[in-house]
Amino acid sequence: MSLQHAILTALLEQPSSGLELTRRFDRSIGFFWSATHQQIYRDLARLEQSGLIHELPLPPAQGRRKEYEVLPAGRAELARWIGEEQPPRAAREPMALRMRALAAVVAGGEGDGSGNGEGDGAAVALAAEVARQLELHRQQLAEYRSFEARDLADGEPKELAQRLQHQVLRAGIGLEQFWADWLTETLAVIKDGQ
Amino acid sequence: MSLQHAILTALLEQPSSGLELTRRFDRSIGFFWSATHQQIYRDLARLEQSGLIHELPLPPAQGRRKEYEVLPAGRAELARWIGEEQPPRAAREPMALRMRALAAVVAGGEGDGSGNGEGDGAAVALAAEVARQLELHRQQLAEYRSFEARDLADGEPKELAQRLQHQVLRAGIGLEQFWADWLTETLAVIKDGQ
DNA sequence: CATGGCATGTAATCTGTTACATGATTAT
DNA sequence: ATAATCATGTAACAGATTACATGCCATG
Repeated sequence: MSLQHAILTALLEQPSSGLELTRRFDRSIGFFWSATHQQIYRDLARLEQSGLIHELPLPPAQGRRKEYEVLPAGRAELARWIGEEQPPRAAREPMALRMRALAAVVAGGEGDGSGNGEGDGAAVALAAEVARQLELHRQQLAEYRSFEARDLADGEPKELAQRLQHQVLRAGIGLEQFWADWLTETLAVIKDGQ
Repeated sequence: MSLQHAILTALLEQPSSGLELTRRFDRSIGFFWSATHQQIYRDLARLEQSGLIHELPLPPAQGRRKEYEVLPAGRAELARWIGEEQPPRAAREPMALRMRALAAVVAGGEGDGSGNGEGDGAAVALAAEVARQLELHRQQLAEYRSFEARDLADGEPKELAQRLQHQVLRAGIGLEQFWADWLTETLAVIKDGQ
């Protein structure tokens, strides 16, 4: 049920068309909740059916473009959802899983004393992939830090809304920093074993 | 395609039945890749069909229980997958999304000078939910730390497999520590706005 | 008037979730 | 005997992904 709430949030920040939402889900909103244009169009239709948003009248010169705005009922639903109890989320950490898989492969392949071809090959390939991911997280961290510098340019935020948004950004910075650190350690562990 | 690789990893560590796998996915493996018993039985059947695992012969006294073991082809597939390139994962951070939603609701609801009923109510409810999540992350952090203490009881790990597993545990510890810190800050930001 | 990009969608498939079904073993 | 639990599944549905389809409009 959460993509619809992500869309309500985005539309509350700024009324938009489906394609504009898609672009915003590739940038800011998408840093915490990604979605494709197919998902977005489907859920826009559902939100309109439920009476939570409505289409804004536009000059017909703009082709098929449809711009949506949040209705009071949509705003109320979003407010209700914000404080709803969250089930503990299903864990999905692909890199941790790969590391554990590598541990299982190197642990079980020592029967013949001739080394471990599968384990060695997997370790080399994983080291390359870890390095690639590390670079991606460093870039994302740099982008978040530049957002923070821009936001803090005119002093500490006073408004609650700004302080909340800054706290969201701090989550992004902290997570990217954590992964950059962990992947650096991880690279050392894998290379040390070669 | 990843649940099958998680199952291969679990079976490589220890041949098991579907129900035993389900229990392990509620504990250790599940910390990084969760799954229900329905998914596990379905993918066990697929893995057997693909010739990556096979059923071990068991005395018929054990009812319908079926124990599986990884075949060489399964081991090779797992080794191949370990170093495969990973698409950047779809972001899903429900708490960050809720914070951004709260920011949007409080920012837009100041038209009448009479406060902001929806925003205030949402903030109170979210503060309670943040506190609840904080407690869960603290508990998980304590559990991970006890695992680490137990693993380090007999000295620094020498084997590569053990060092890789320890590095996986460090990911869990680091993430839980990060979330505990961030949620603590977040609680202060929300309460400060009331 | 044809081409490319903008914008909105449909269809097929796969994965994940929830609810339910069924047989076998163990404990009382 | 019967109830609880172990163990393996089926069915229906919701959500996400990938590939494809269609209409509009500006430009050359």
